[in-house]
Amino acid sequence: MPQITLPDGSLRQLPDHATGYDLAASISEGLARNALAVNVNGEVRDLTRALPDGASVSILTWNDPLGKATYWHSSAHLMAEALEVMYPGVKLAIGPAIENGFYYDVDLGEGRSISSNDFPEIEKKMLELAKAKSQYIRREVPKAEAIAYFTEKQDPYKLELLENLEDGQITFYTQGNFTDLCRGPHIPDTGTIKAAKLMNVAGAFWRGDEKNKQLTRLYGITFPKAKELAEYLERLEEAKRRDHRKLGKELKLFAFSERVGAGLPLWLPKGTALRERLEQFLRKAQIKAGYLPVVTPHIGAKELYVTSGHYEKYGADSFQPIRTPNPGEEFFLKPMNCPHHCEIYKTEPRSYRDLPVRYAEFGTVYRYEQSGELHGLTRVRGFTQDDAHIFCRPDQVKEEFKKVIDLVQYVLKALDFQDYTAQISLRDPDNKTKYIGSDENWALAEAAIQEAAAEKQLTTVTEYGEAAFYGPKLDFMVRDAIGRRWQLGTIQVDYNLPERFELEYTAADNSKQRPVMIHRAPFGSLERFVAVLIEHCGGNFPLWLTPEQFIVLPISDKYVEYAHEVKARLEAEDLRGTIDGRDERIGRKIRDGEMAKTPYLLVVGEKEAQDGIVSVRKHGEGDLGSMPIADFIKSVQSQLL
RNA sequence: GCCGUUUUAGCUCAGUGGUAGAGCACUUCCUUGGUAAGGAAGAGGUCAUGGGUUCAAAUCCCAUAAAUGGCUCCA
Repeated sequence: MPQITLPDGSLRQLPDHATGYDLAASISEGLARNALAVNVNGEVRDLTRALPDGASVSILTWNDPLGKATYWHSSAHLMAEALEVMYPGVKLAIGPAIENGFYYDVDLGEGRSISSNDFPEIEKKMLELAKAKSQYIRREVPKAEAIAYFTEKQDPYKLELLENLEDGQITFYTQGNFTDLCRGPHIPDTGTIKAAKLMNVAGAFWRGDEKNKQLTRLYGITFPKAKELAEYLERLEEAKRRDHRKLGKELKLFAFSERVGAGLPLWLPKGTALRERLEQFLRKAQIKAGYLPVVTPHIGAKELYVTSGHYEKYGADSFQPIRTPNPGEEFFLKPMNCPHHCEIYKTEPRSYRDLPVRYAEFGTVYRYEQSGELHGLTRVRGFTQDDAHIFCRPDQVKEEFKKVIDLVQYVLKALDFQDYTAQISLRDPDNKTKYIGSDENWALAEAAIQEAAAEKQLTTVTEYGEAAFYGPKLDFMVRDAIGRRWQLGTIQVDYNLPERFELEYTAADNSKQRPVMIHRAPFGSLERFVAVLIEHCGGNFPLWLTPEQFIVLPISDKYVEYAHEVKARLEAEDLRGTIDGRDERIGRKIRDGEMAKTPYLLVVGEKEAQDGIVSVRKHGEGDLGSMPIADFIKSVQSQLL
């Protein structure tokens, strides 16, 4: 009689050999119907497997991320089954679940390809197969048998995967006429897959290595209800409407020119207004937090990057050196600001009493990203980091980290990013040799980061092996208004550059000590941050940030003079906006103002001019009626606080 | 960098072997108007660039560039 523990802590006795399904059925009929898999002591398993005595068990449904992942993984098998029917001889590589749906990498063989025109047929076949309610049957298979099966099937990819598996660990899953090498787990049967959509076809390298053969990767997604698919597609449409590349053009924020060069954004007046406001905002917060603004040149001598180590690592794959009339003299566009800031640190001898020093710079840097990497403003070749470097004693790392966390949270809050977690990236504990710096310092810094995050009550995820070779880091993973995740504020500890630049301070005992360097960028880069912000707010920027807060719309040219009066009154109160003095009807001016997402449209005509009032229309809310100019100013200012 | 797709007027796009189109934007004129597009006329294009095939190329082929969906990468 196995006894298991449920998530609420309660105990339950089950008959011998009871399965996850039996457990679900013993709780409620509905749960049994909706159960997809079962979580046994943290391991997701098939519902059909017997539960071990004493286990902690939770039933996974569509509402659990792990339940969804199982569902989508099973859907990948279903798609593979459909592909085998429609493209006989297709070779299958791997087919995992991903954040939204699943993919399967397949080798169609010479001369065959799949395009989006083929998707509807594949979807149809998937749903047809799903209707059969085929069970996913798990079977443990001896290695020799597995090899024999895939040799017979002539599938080189599965055979390669099998090489790395040990006998006794190999399982097959079969549904309908399709059998796949798979660790599982899977949902009970295909009957719950009611809606299927292939999203995309792309090339992908076998095992992610660009030296390997390129396979066809088919992305798909499935749902238990057709309605959920429709909602998902609607969310994608919304993401398209918010795309910063589209809005950036429509709102005249930035542009690209082939003649200027790929990945080199041109900031238009409105985009510049937005960006400069963001800069001012952060500059002010940083000065309050004890940062010292510095400015450094856009280029640096080759020697600077030989010292920093970047020349060796990136020199050949980056923008090539700038030469001068002096033979042998070479300068590089700066790919980061740290080396310059190290040299600023070195301009005077430092005492332990002077630390920490915090140098901040909105530094424009250039990196030759591979042509295929460029993407709107999120991945460019010239961008401005909201960079700063904190030079501190090892015992100050935690305190400085906490202060940076405060600053990042202040920034995120001001821009209405509510939902975020912190990802802490530490050393791979099994492979410490690939990191620079002493064990002692690493332990200190890793502990400092974890404690700082805990004391700031951040929700954290810890990733081992994700640290940079020169130090551990913490990144803010931010969820935007439509649920997408972005990596925004980043804080990194660095032991490498202080070493390479031989940075020192004099300790209390008069010994020379090496400071720790902390890199941090709350925005990351202005370019990327503006892109994320555009998509987060769909182009409706916060009032304090928006390039144009109001447009005054005179009903006819008789009231243009009064419009200027209104504008002057508002500008005197530090509000910013323009006048639409075109020879157009008011309906047209309102439409254009709304399309530009201007927060306030101020209609002025005969009544307004006579009484010294404005008729206010707010974006998204419509006509608010008329009010004295002073009242309007007050109401706007109350929102800016 | 790799695989696929795309590139036609300022913007969004139609045109698929027989010498280029629409809507919006722009210019001019009419209109002086009250909360999401007033009317008319006009101007604007080496069809990304360079080769090739053809009597004839925006259209077919090749190369290059840029954009784009992925992959790989991201100091």
